[in-house]
Amino acid sequence: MPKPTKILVATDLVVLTVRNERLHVLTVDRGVEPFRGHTALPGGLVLPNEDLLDTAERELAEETGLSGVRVHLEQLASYGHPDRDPRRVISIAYLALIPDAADPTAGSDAAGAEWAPVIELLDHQDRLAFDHHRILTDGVERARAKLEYSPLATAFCSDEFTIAELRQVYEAVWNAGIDPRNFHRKVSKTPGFVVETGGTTTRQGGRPAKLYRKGPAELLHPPMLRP
Amino acid sequence: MPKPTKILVATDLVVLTVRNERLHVLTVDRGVEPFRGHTALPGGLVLPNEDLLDTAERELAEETGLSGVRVHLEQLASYGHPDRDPRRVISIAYLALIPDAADPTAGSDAAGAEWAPVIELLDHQDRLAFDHHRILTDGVERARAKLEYSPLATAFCSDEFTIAELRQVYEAVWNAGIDPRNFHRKVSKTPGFVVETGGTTTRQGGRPAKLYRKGPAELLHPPMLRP
DNA sequence: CGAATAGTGTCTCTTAGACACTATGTC
DNA sequence: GACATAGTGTCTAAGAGACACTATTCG
Repeated sequence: MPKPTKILVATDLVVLTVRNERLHVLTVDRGVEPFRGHTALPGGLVLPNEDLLDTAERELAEETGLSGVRVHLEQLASYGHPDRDPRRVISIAYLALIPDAADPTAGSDAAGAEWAPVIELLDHQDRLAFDHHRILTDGVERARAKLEYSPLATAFCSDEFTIAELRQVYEAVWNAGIDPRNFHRKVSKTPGFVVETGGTTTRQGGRPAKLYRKGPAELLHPPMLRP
Repeated sequence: MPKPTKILVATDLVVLTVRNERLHVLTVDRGVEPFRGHTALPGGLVLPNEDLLDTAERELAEETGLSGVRVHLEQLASYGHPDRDPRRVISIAYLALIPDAADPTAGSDAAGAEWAPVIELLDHQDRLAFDHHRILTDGVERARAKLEYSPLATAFCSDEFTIAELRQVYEAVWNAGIDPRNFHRKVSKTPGFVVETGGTTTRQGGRPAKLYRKGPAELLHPPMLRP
């Protein structure tokens, strides 16, 4: 067996939400070297007795002050190029999806945390520290893909939501327009995607819309297809 | 910043191939502790200046003697539960798909390497060391899913193959029967999936079958659907 | 010739997408 | 009433799956 390698292990987070009908990602201003003062994804080192998912949850709480918020958290991928961080850190990235929430409170390690529009960040390869542009790209693509075959879009919504609100999530994540009438029919005909709560709302104006909750389905049959 | 964590980093490999119309995975008999004498997936520690993918390629060569073989290699997922290995090792698993090849030669660290039928291994949670049953489960599911929307099945075939051989790959990986006639029509109508070489073969008996190569498509439109 | 495998045609059912139309609220 | 949004109906084209049929080899 080779000698133990001096490698540090961290998790980074791609935290996505939909605000003002656009997809946003949580960024922090780094308060420490390397890349002090630069924008980056939140993250931190894995503790000796910690599971990777626990690290991700802890960092999410520490750096954003989000607590009691329903969050979908899944592993994204790992990044281990020797030059990605001068300290030789490999990172296991996690993807987090949360409903439109209050502004994040700047955490302990981060000088500040804020929501950044994803589209603009993706357009510029050099705005994020480390290889975080790649991580963000992978995270957004994962979210876009999973919206097709899973009910993940509901992770961006409040507990109760209208089908129009759900559609706005799809439009924001996919950065594309969707026909409201076909969307409505598809969602309501896909078994287990959403269930009616019985309530209605007029917060959009016009005819009151029925309210729904996430249904029991884990996979969508048939899938929602990207335009 | 917390103190550096003493965590070792390794890669493990889920190496799949189709032999005798069944899906097989490469296993090794562990020659060292922990789990000495048990069956496990091949793998090993990441070296200080090595990219994760390089580690996976190196381990694949070292433990199986496979060289010059076309191999599809992609990252699968990372496993980091504190109790998964008494030495506190987190593992980045890779999925490798290779054409039906010669028997693997036992490598340096491994007492022996051999192909094991996947179906039987999946049925028994305790035949593999560490959390390798879970890793295998995840790897097989990844392969099954990607056959739907990518031309990955060709990674199991020789450079030139017939559509019937391609179908046998799908049947082995999905562990399901497929109608040969509909399959043939679908494959040939999906743009870029396969391209004719001009040659034919009668190795199956019966009417000579046209030979194909992998086409340029990276994604299949429309996808092949699991039964 | 028969057996075996390769490959095509055709039918039915489901779904995607375009878009006309109806429903129900506010102003 | 006008207007806005919610929700339904209908048409067309394409694909999935069932399966009859034709094609080309070997023995």
